[in-house]
Formats: sequence, C-alpha cells, structure tokens
Amino acid sequence: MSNDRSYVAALQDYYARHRALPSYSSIGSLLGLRSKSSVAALVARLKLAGLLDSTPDRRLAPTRRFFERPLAESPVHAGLPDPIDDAPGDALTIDDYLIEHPSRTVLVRVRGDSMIDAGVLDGDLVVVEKRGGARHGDIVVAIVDNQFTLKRLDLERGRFILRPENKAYPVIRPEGSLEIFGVMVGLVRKTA
Amino acid sequence: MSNDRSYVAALQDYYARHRALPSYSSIGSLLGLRSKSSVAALVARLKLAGLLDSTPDRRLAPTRRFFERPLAESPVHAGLPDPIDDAPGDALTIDDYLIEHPSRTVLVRVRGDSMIDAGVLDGDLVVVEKRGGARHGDIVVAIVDNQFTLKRLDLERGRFILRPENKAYPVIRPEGSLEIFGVMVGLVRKTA
DNA sequence: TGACAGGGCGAACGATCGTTCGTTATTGTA
DNA sequence: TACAATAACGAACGATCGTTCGCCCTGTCA
Repeated sequence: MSNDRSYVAALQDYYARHRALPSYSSIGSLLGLRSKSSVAALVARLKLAGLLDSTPDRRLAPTRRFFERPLAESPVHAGLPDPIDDAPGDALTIDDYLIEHPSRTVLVRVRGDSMIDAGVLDGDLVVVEKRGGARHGDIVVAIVDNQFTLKRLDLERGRFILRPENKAYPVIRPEGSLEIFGVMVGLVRKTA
Repeated sequence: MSNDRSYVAALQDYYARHRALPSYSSIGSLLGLRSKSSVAALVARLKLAGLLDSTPDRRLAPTRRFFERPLAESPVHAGLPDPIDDAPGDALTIDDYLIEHPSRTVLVRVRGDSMIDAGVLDGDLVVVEKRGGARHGDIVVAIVDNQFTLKRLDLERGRFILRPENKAYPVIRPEGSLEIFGVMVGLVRKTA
C-alpha cells in the first residue's frame, strides 16, 4: 500500500546514514512494525516492486531503483522539470555512477590541453580503469617515456597509435610495444 | 599486512556490485579465508584503519573512506604502474570533491552541444548549485521560456546576456529580468 | 637460535537471523 | 451483508550469525 512509501523513505534514510540495510527486527523497530513477519511481507513487496534485492548470500541489498528520487513538482515554476529527475536517477552517489570496479579504478589529473577537442580540459580529473586490454577508439592512459599520457588509441596500418584531440599536437607512433596503463571511463571537473 | 589491500579491493568490488557487505563467512569464501575468526581479525584491522564500521544493530558497514579512490597527481612516474601503493598522494571521493552544499546541489543532464567550447558535451552531467546570485563569467543554468538552459553569463552594455560556447549558436539577450536557477560548479561525464 | 608477533585455522557457543504458519483487524467490492 | 484481499501480529523453528578461545605456521629480529 501507499504506506510502503513512507517505509521506503525510512529505509532510504537509514541507508544514507549507514550505507547498509538493517536486519528484519531492526527494520521492525525502525518502522513501528512489531512482528518480523510483517517485515518479511514488506520486504517481499519491495522486492516485487524492484526496490530491494538479495545478495548471493541472501543478504538484503538495495537495487538501483531504490535510489531513484520520487517525482516532485517544482513548487515555484509549474510545469518545470525538477532537474534531479534528469539526473542519472539510479545512482546514490557520483562515485557509484562513475566507478564500476573500485579496486581497479584511479583518478588521474590531466595536464595540458592535448585532448581539448574531446572535451578534456587542463586540470580535469580522469576516471581511469586499470586494464591492459583497450580497443581503438578508447581514450587511454598510456605510458610513454615513463610518463602518463592521455590520448585516443587509434589504429594506423595495423599498428596502434596515440592520437591527441588537438590539432596542435602530433600523433604519437610508439616504437615497439605500447604500454597501456588503463582506459578512461569517466571525467570529473570542478569549476571555480 | 599489505595483503589487506587486496582484501579491501575485493570487498570494494563486492560492495559496488551489490551495495551491501557480505557476512563473515561469505567474506571468508570470497577472500580465501577458511576461518571466520580470520575474517573477524581482518574486520578488526579494517575498522582500526577507518575503512569499516558497525551500524547501531552491529551490522558491518563501509565508511566514507571505504569509497575513496587514489588520486595520481603527478604525471611523472618512475617505477612500474602502481600509483596506488601507499602513494603519499591523497585519495578522495568524487562526491566530496564536487559537492560542497549537498542540499543546494543538483545534477542536470546536458542536452545539445551549445557549450562544447567550454568542454561541456552532450550527455554530460552538470553539477549545479542552486542560488540566485551569479556573476558574469559563471556558467549558469538559466530559465528561458520555461526551459533550463546552460550558458555562460556575460555582461553586455550593462545588461546580462547568456552566451553559448559554440559559435554556431546565437547569444541570448533576455528581455526583462533573467531568471537564474543555479551556477555550475562541476561536471561529470561517463565514458562508455 | 630462540623469542615473538602477525595472520590464519578450526571448533564451540549463545545470540540473532529470516522463515513459516495460524490468527486478527480493516477495507473495498460483489 | 458476505467475501476476498491486505496488512499486521505473535510464536516457534532451524539456520546462520559473529564471538571467543586455543593452536599452528612463518617471518623477523635481537
């Protein structure tokens, strides 16, 4: 029922505070349900609604939908979309949005404007997933002359080249093998 | 031991996949520890390191630190690729980095390429701080014809105008007052 | 070389978990 | 009014939880 809405809200608050879901009995006292079976029924409903899920070891876990914000009309400008609804909507945090494999992901500060035509500016942070296997077309962090460099990986006559996205810079044609540090999977910029 | 590092990595990946931490025995089989007491010792170490925490009902929960990503600040890099290892360089969460005032901050999806020369591409997420007071030079989200639009706020003969960062688009000269929704303070892009 | 500390093992334990089942109260519909 | 569906209760149960304890390796270092 629509009572469930407020229950979900309480669970969302709890999760936001602790980054974990409580146990059934804790849910109970949290929501004012005295019986664990009521909680079990609620959980079943929420699983059906696609808000909750179970991990492989049968622990309760929120789904992506759990984090979606409810549609709220902007009080001032009728008919105006609340911009948060245009947001990814399925991510609690930006980190979660950008980082799929935390253990393999690092942030690298961009120096220079050699990728400016790809919308990568000096000072930006690039989200890099460390892996060897990159495909042409990817923007990669390569190791050239013992230095990190961010370039577009491309293919030229069957050989990999590193192409800057700025006509003022030359294409890099590595001799021998090309060492790929990782692949750019995202970008973060802080303005002022 | 620095073995803990790989343990943490596995836990981070697990959490990224399920948005919940596994139980002790699951942690055990996940990490190759056959005894729950080994897991308990590990958990104690990680709590001491400030990576894990307990909820009021004694459930395991990650701390903010758990989500931090290493930041490779210097492009200069001598040894083999692993800036992760205890690099004095700091670590940060992207949310903390970008969002100073959570309650006033909102994400807006960019549509179109009118700001491409400012490195803002179609599909990017713009971090917007809701406030009326903007200064010329700021990139702002304005409300024009009941629609959000992202433009550079500029001054022309004492009047505010909205300047796209793309020569193919016209400058917007609002008649009457100009309604500012908020100021862009950051940008997030997810790359395939 | 011997002591020691760190990390892991394995068994045992009480506490808590989530499930199940039968019951009750309320509500909307036939 | 009768009936079905919904939401909650409360008790009981086996399973799993996290803790604790003692023991065993394996490096390190004086």
